[in-house]
Parts: sequence; C-alpha cells; structure tokens
Amino acid sequence: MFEKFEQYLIEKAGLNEQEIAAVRAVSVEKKIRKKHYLLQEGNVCVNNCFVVKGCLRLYFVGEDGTEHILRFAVENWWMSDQESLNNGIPSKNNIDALEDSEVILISQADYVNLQMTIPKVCEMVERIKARSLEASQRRILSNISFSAEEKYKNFIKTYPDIFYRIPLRMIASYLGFSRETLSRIRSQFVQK
Amino acid sequence: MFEKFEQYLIEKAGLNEQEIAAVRAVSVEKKIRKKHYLLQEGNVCVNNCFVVKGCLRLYFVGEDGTEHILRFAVENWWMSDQESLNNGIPSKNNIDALEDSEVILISQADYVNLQMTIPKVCEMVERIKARSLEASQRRILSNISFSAEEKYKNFIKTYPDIFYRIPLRMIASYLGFSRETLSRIRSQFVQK
DNA sequence: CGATTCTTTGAAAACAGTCAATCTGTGTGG
DNA sequence: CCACACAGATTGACTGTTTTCAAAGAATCG
Repeated sequence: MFEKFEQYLIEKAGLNEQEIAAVRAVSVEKKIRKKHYLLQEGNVCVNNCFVVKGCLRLYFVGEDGTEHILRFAVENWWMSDQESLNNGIPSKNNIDALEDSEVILISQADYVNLQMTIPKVCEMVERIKARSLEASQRRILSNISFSAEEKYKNFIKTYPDIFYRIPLRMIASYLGFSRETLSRIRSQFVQK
Repeated sequence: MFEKFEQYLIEKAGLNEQEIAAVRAVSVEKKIRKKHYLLQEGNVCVNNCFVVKGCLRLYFVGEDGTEHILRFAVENWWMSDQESLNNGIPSKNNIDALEDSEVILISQADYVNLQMTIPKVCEMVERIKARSLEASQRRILSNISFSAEEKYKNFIKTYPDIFYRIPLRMIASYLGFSRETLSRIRSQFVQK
C-alpha cells in the first residue's frame, strides 16, 4: 500500500530514498471499509490522512440530522479536519468512507516533524495548502455567484473523476441544494 | 504609518528591533482613497498588503456586471488575491477601498524572503494561512447549510466590527443574495 | 440645497424545498 | 432463478423563499 504513497512523494516532493524512509517510519497503513468512520464528531482529529485508494468525505451533521458535505477526497488527496487538527480541539465534523478505501495516516506531531527535518516536505505541504486555499476561494465564489445549474455544471467540469463515483444526492449536498433540485436540473439538461 | 504595523509584528510574531528593521526595509507605505483600486482585474497581484487603517474589499465582477464580494479586510488584516500572487497569473478579481485607507505593501519576493530569513515571520505566516483556511471552511459550511437569515445573523456575530462600517448591499453580496432579500430579512427581525 | 448613494417596499415571476409516491438498479437469500 | 429488500433517483403537487423590476424613501456629501 505504501508504494503508491512513495510514488506520490517522489513525484510531488522529489524525495530521495533516505527521506522516503523517514516518512515511511512514521506512516501507518489503514483500510477503511465503506460506510465506516475515520473521524467522528466530538473526537479530536490527530492524523493527516493520505488516500491511497477509495473515496472519503468530510461532512457536518446539522441539528435536524441533515448532512452537509464539506469535501471529498479520492486517490492522492489528503483529508483531515484542519480546524481540529491545527488546534487540537474536538471536531464538529465526520469523515467516513464512500468506498472500501486504503489510507496512510501520519500523526500531526510526526507530520510537523517531517516538515521541519525535510525541506522538500515543507515545500510540498506549502504548495498543498496554497492550492487548497485557492480551491476554497473558487468554491466560495461558486457558492455566492452561480445558479444551481451553474454550480452543478461547474462541479462536473472541475471534478469529472469524482463525479461519476459519487451518489448524486451527495453532490447536491456538497453544492448546497436538495437532491430533488439536482434531479430536476439534470432532467432539463437531457432535453437540450 | 509603519508604527501600527510594527505593533502588529511585535504582538503577532514577537519580532525584535533588528527583525523589524528588516521588515521595514522592504515595506512600502501607501494611501488608497475611497473607491480607488489596489488591484484591477487582468493585472498580476504582486504585493502582500497589510491594512493599517481603513477597509478594502476583494470582489469578482460577473459577466452581467454584478459584483460578488469574496473578502473584506480592515485594520490588521492582510489582503491580496492569493491565486494571482502565488502563481503570477493575471487576477480575475478587483481590490478597492471602501474607505480612505492606509496600507503597507510588501512584494511577494520580499515577503517570501522575510519568511526564509526570519523564522518568526515564517511561523506567523503559517498561522495566518491556517486560520484563513479554517475561516474559508466555515464560510463554505455557512454557504451550503444556512438559510439567508442564518447567514446574516452569523455574519453579524462573526464580524461585528466589520458589519457596522459596510453598506448592507455589500454584505448581501458577500453572503450571496440580493440586497432586497437582506432588507426584508432585517425588517422581519425588527418586529420580533 | 441638489445630487448621489443606499435602503426599503410592493407585486409578479422564477426558483427551490418538502413530502409522498414511484421507478430503477443491485444484491441477497430462499 | 425468482422474489424481495434496499438504496438511490425521479416525479408531481404544494408551499415557501428569493429574484427581479420599478418606484419611493432615507441618508450622506459636496
């Protein structure tokens, strides 16, 4: 399972064998079955999680029980609840698996340590964070300025790979409207 | 004008005199009159901008001419278009002043250099970025899960200081609905 | 004071949410 | 292999919310 992560580290950070060994030393492999949790509301998120295989979602459950999906993560994406991880506070969100998945876990302490001891890891993490912030910015723009139909089209264009493997009701949740609305948008679509 | 920034650097990063001198050496003071631009669509954002006094907004102009406000920045906030700044590409957004403002500009090159030469600056920037990402996450959750009224209440609670100095139509734009809707939400409010 | 900008209001139309029923595909156990 | 349950998707009727457009009312500034 680690090989895919190793690939990633070579490609994205340009690590040498020694450095990869250092990462491996603090990596924990884990399998998560579909519908099982990686993180549950109320617990502190202590791990950085790299998705080797499968698909995870980060979501918030409202008072009325409605799920609001904040992020998806598929192969070669990182997933965690940043707020909980950074501040060591209980998470308000859940992470679970939408497919049988394989992940690499690195505790926050080890993760920070890797950044301090391996400059290339530090740079990689910087790039990831920067892109993550840019993506958030784009999503906010989509949220406040697009119509439901535009949001949907934009999602397909932005994440074609994620789109086809996730139930539509979850895409609706991610975009911020009901599954029925999404269904009606799609049916208009077909007629054109 | 630099004194306020100096204060900030002492408080937030714990810099000593020597380090502050290094920051000062690359800082440019600038005044921006109300309604004037700091950045215009199509130009590359090359500066990190610290707001000493006043209020700025970052916004996108849609094809139909509608303004969509991505962020505000008041005293002691940083403002830039991250996507343009990080990647050296033309910005899709505008930054202008909502009040007569005073800012400190530090070019991206100098900014990165300060981070590399002064560890305390690096740490401070890390903290800012982390909090920025968390704030984005919370805003996305608000966007996809709150009603218009809840979004408005939440804005007032989160940014009471910003709220009272910005036209309501801009708050509506920031929250993603029309000024008329905001007006009606407010009038319901008064009756309770 | 007049001009400008901002806010409010009203009425109609467009849009989205809710609830309940139906349809579809998948997989399981008899 | 069939019957059944299950999860997901769709549809219709109804309700509630938001937008749009136009007009009028405040507030602010020179």
